[in-house]
Amino acid sequence: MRKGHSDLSSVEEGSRRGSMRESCHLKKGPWTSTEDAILVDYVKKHGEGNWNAVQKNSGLSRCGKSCRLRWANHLRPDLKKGVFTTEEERRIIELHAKLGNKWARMAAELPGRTDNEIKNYWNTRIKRLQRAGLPIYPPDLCLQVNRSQEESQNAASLPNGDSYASNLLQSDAFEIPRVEFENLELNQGCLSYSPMLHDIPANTMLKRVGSSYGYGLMFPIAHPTKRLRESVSNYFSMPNQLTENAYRKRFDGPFEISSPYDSNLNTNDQPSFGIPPGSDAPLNSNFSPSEPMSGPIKLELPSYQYSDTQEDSWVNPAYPLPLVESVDNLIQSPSVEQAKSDYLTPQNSGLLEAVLHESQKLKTSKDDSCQQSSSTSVLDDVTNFSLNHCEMEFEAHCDPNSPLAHSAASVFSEFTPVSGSSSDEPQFIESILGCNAKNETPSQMAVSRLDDFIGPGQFGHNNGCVRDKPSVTDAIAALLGEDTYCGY
DNA sequence: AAAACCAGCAACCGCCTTTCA
DNA sequence: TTGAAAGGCGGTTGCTGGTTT
Repeated sequence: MRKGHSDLSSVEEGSRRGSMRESCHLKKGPWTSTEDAILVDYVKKHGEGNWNAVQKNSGLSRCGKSCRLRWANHLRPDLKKGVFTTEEERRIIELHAKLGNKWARMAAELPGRTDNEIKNYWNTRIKRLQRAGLPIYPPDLCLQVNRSQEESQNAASLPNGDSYASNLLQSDAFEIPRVEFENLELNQGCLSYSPMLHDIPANTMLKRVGSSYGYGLMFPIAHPTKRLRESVSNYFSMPNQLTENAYRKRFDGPFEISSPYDSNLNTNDQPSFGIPPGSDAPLNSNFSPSEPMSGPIKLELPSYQYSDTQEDSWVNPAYPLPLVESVDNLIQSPSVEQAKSDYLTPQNSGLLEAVLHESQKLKTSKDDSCQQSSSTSVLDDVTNFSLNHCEMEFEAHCDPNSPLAHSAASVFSEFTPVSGSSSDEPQFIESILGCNAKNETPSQMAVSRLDDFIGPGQFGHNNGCVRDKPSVTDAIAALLGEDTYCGY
């Protein structure tokens, strides 16, 4: 333990951060060793609990809550001090996958550790991983969760839902309301590995767009100007002891393989990205409770969120799709409309979905006047759909009231050359968009990459259908640096 | 050497639940 | 039954000290 606040000897120092509450004269701020001694003595005599009586009976000028916290987090004799062991870290990761931010329950599983300790550890870890552009959970755990989820689903007739958790972790079963994680982003898992995005064939991308599979296209950014103090390999002091390279290598394959459309589909044994279907935890979702996404930012091109109604399809498509799908198949397939309805169902109550749903409603009313004829190709339909969503997401990003605006701000802060002088930036953008930043404007780059994904000419300039949606191009351009848009 | 950045940590805040009179 | 008090919990803030630029 570093120099503790309790080492402070004077009341003045102790109250440096806090201030005496004028009304009741209860001290705040760091505890002094004297106060600690008083509290320990009191608990020895009277036992834990009734914390408000401490002040009355011992003369300690601390509120009951503060006493309880101090005792629980620092003075309890059974506390285990020091850094977390590898086993403890592994356990925390497992428990978080299982419980989410239930620090107290996690602490109950880790003797000698406090919820505050675990919470601090986790939040620090999250920040590191975000910066590194790595998923929150190691692939081993994702795989475990996947498998356990399958087993859980297969054993749906069991009287309670704990089989999943117990199978996963071979530990005590908890009942975790599924709703706990329903609003979490689902596509973060792709974040770290999107350098491979440009390797995804355009037709595959198109098929993905036309499906309800939740492939969020996101770009990992470990900000080039930000350093990582520790080796990334330290973040996963799991039994596998994956180094960063090993970790990425391990993921590189599955990223492509795990596409339900790829020919070498081999789903069951591959770690999946993002959240395993129906997982109770935000696996690899990149959230931070205390700060906007600062490391990896998300730049979502047409992104279909994972649908509650198609959990199985995330990793294990219940209905195997043709490995090579022709446009004709797409025409006959209801997948596009199905995807729309699935995606936009209000039952998808996630925040992003909710925003997009509202946006889609507005969009629908706007587009009534320019309905495409029935002869519109499915390709156009798919493209429109994807672009609509791109546009919708961008609109949401530009809405200062939108929660997505926050990440948009991150996008701008990361991408725009406002900061100006970093020589890393062109190279950085280049690495992300896979093109020469020196020769293309950001909007050109974006369109270029979208052409790669959707198909040449489908996006942007030549396609009449898309020309009806010039705002998408504008939006992307603005998103990537034209600072006249949305006030940037 | 100084400034900036960052990780780690302790503690507070506010909300919610539980307990009890 | 109800309202106040106590306790529990998760989120957040702010400080310290180490590291990097």
